[in-house]
Amino acid sequence: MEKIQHRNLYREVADRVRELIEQGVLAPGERISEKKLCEQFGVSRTPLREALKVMASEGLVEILPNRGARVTRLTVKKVRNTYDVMAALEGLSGELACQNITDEEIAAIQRLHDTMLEHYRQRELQPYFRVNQQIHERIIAAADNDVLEEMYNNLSQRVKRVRYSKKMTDDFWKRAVEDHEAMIEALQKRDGLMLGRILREHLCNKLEVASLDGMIEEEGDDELPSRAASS
Amino acid sequence: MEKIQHRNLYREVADRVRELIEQGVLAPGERISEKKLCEQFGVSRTPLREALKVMASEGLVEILPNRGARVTRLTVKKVRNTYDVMAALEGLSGELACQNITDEEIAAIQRLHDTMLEHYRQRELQPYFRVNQQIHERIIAAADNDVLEEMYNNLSQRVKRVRYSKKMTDDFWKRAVEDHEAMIEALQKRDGLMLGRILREHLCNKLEVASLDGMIEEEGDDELPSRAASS
DNA sequence: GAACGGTATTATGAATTCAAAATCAAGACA
DNA sequence: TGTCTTGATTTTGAATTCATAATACCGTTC
Repeated sequence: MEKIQHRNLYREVADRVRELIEQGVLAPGERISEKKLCEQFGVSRTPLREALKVMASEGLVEILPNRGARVTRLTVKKVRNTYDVMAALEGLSGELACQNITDEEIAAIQRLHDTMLEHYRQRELQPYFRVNQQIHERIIAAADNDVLEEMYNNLSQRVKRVRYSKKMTDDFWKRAVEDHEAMIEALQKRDGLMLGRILREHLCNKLEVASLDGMIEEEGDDELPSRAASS
Repeated sequence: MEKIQHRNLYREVADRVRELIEQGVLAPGERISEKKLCEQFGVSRTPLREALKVMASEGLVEILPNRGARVTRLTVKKVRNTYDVMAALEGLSGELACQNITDEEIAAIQRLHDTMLEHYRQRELQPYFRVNQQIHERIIAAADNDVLEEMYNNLSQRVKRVRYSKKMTDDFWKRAVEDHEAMIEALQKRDGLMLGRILREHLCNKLEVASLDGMIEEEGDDELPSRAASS
């Protein structure tokens, strides 16, 4: 059955702006022109402004009084803080998942795991990441905690812009896969504490791989320090 | 120095609506009349509607397409889920705080602790809760993680409406104070794992004292199932 | 008396309008 | 040449307006 959901316009607009930010069309620190986006989306300023305010509460944009909205600039510290919290949430999801998960759900995750292993063997980075992400989402879903899921999705959205560097060496990759093997094992044993611990440390690994090199170290209140490469 | 901050109107409005919800002036499940609130605040519908949309993303209200906003109704499950996540966040704050906290900050918390003990001895419930809350806030602040603090504040706001039952017996209270004694000890030893564990379980106790009895068990999509006791 | 239908009223969603602040662009001046 | 005014233009913030969906009211029918 199709979900004929009359979502409010501001939600649609917010989704599209999120996409633009995620794809880097709207660069970090860039001032968001309401006029331009309205024309692009074919809507008036009202729903766009509502969307921007919601996104400000989500941490994706910042609103400067009388000076409009700009895309939040990621800093090393912000990303680190976000990953720390995400790790704690993933840890909780592991504990809860082991309490609630069904055999069928474990089997489904097992299948995803096998698919992921295949991508690993073929060294297909993008498909690997995609399936990897799905596994984590399944575990979060199995935790059966809406609030947890909501918080995790929010944080996940914020750091989606972080691109992973070429430092994804065989060594890191191998270790990540080993973590996943251990996760499956903990899941099958329904060992919540174990799964929690693995998930916490697993995500920490991801941070090490993230390319924070190019990212600015600390907050800058100034205008447009780096005009970035736009060609 | 006074912070002469020209905050946007929608933020002011949101704060005031949050107060109304927290104080129960706007009851759970109650439909929010834009007109009435606008007149009350002396603003147009634009900033109010922006505020409501932000609050929807904060989980305080729900927006039904073409049917306006209503105050989110707390359910037993929602509260439990929220507490679980808060516990995880508090646990993380304990670990991080032990890494970062200074002797001065510990001393300040120690002083708050002593004040709290005095309120405990005098059986002054409200002052006790207030200082108690301050201690937790100090630990969160000491963790030096903006994202953590933001998430925690958000969740905290959602369950502020939960009232504590008369089950706050001497026994529970004594146990809570003992937890706090242990916290101080862990802080001084800078034993992050220990402090984390205490904080997690501490919150579980709080959940037991929460008066969830009167609260509806599951979500109801209908109009106004329980008109609640208003006399 | 209860259920159904149709109209009037009200409330919401989104576009438009208007006032005020910020930005931009010249031109004056050191 | 570079900095500071001053006025024009643009952009933002918030009120207002307009179209549409939901609700309330009321008469009809069974």
